[in-house]
Amino acid sequence: MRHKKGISDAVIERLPLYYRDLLLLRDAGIDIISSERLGERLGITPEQIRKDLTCFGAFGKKGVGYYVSELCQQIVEIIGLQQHWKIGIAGIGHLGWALANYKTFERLGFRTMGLFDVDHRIIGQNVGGITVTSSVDMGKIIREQQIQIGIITTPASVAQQVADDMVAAGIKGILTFAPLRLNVPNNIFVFREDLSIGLSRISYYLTNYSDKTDTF
Amino acid sequence: MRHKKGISDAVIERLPLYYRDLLLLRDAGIDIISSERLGERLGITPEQIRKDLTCFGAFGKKGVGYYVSELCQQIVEIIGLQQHWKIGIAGIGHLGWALANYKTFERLGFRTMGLFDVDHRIIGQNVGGITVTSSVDMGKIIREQQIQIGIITTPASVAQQVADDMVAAGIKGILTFAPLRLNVPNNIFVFREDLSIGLSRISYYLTNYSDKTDTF
DNA sequence: TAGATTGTTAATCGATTAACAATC
DNA sequence: TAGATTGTTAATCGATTAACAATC
Repeated sequence: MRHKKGISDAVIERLPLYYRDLLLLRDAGIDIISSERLGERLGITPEQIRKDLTCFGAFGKKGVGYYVSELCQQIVEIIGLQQHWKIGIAGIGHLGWALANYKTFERLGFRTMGLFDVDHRIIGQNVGGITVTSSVDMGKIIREQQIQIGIITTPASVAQQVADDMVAAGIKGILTFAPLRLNVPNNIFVFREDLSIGLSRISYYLTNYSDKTDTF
Repeated sequence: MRHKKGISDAVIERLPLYYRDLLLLRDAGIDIISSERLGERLGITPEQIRKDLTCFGAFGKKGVGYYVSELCQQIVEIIGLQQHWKIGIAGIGHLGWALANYKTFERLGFRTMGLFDVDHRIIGQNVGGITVTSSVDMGKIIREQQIQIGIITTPASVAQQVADDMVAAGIKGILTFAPLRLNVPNNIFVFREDLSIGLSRISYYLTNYSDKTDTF
């Protein structure tokens, strides 16, 4: 399999969509799927799907389609999910709690190994099978458990400090929900998830295209 | 202010970022900001910011920059946030709970007017000042409170039914966290928020560019 | 006036779509 | 073989970047 550098991020964002739907197809006992039918299910053009996949190799059979199980395995290797990344979550408010119990993470092979908070009412509680630890011990546990990816769901005011601590403990990638730009060494991958952008987009489209039938 | 049709979605996604940072600047008592400095703060090029804004008008002063308060107000009107959209959340698990208490939503002018669940242990509880109602009464409350935007944080298995009920009750826009394609009339705006894509992207980049310093 | 910064036009870059030859 | 569907190349479309004239 090719691992060409310089694959567009747009492609990388679509791969998990393909993968998750392929898992559903596999569970449903479907062996073969065409780009046409997969595209219908996902609302993506078949050309787009074929183009995305050929960034990494030729996984289909001409005149037939894609073998579901085979393609699952290929995408697992492309995304790197066979590694079963270990994750730690800092900030066990409701969002952190939700993520700690998020079944899709497990399904994708992510393993939650540490939950951290500063609130003594939360420390010691069992959340999704893991005991919440004091943030003071976060670095120690990240090192012990060899956690590679950190999720930050703390208030924005402490997010930078948490990121610094995670980086110091050896974390390589961070997914943050705090609405601010984190300062990290440039060998660390940071992605920001912004829950308010979606609502803002809806507001924009409702305001400016309010009768959709007229414009589409 | 111009409201040109056909503005790119990429632009629409950046507007809330500008807006939120402008609010911070305003709170800090800063009156004027250049695209250069705003770009530094956000990690966006100044050219990009200027280009985005000129889709809607000429809000800056040449040789000076942008007046923070004025630009805030302009963006509020572009996104349509002056409307104070009323929102309802279906599925008050931890994610729904987190969103019901999400301060950024309030800050942007969204008003949570209804919380709905099927679980009798949750119905009747006060979450962020709102009493959780049975999903059975969702349609009635959406109509009574004139809720315009729905957020779906239910399990995927019931998300379509919830969406159908929301649409039947007159909701115009839906933000869904369920990892599946919702079927709705095409005059309804649906945006999907996918919490697992961020982790998958991190997995991809850690796998394929593991020593970032070599490649960037 | 001189320096700074916008708004706009042109150039570049990249991503999506279309078309079709290859082949199962 | 005939029909179907991929993989790939070419064409189009759109978004970002660069350059600079306008002007505060």
